Amino acid sequence: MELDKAIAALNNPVRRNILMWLKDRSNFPPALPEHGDLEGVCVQYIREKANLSQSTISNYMGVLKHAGLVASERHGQWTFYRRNEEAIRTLLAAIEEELLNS
Amino acid sequence: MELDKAIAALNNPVRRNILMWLKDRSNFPPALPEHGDLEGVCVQYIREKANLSQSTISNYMGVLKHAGLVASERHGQWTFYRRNEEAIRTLLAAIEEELLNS
DNA sequence: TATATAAATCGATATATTTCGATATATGGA
DNA sequence: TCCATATATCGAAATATATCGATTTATATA
Repeated sequence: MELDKAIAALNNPVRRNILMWLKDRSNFPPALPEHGDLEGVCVQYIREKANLSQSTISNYMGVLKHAGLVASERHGQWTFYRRNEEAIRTLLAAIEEELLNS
Repeated sequence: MELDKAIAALNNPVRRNILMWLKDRSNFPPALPEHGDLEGVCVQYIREKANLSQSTISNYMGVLKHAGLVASERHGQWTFYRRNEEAIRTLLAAIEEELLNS
């Protein structure tokens, strides 16, 4: 957990929104039938919700992924992104530790 | 509490260090006798600890102050900065809420 | 194999941030 | 009042970030 990179990833309202949206699959259109059993949301759906270009969203997902805050899984042409809950909790704990303790 | 501004303020390792240092007055040289009863640390001491220019530190303290994370009090030629513990706790709660809940 | 679609990468421009030195503004003291 | 010191502000250069459209890459399918 590189705090620096994670905080930088959070330092953008759209990326924070994406993390929030990903808490609940129902923020996005229903999964295709053949993807029903997969976790995560494809870039296209995130793009539509954020209303930014495909390249921007791909970039943002890369930033979130390099920060460890999301994980991705490729299935066919699609990349499905989902929150990394453990990393998010670890980050919160680290920020709290740094800001409050010792 | 403007989350955006507060996260931006945290998105710099020196500013985060300053917030950490300010947790404990003993991270800085002792206060002058005539300042013994004042809370906070003057810009000069913070500057020495951070080893950056005076203008940079003055700027950083302004960023932290506009984000609400520190408060300042002028006494004579000196401005004493101290943590705003309540605002820091509020910020942590807001980040946690945004990242984890609902 | 040719084509369509999803996602990633590239290159560019506009804007923001970091950091500095120089200057301006308080304030306190000789 | 004049000077020294603490801080704030200004203007600039270097670097980083946001965001785009175009291109490339991977995959699926006709």
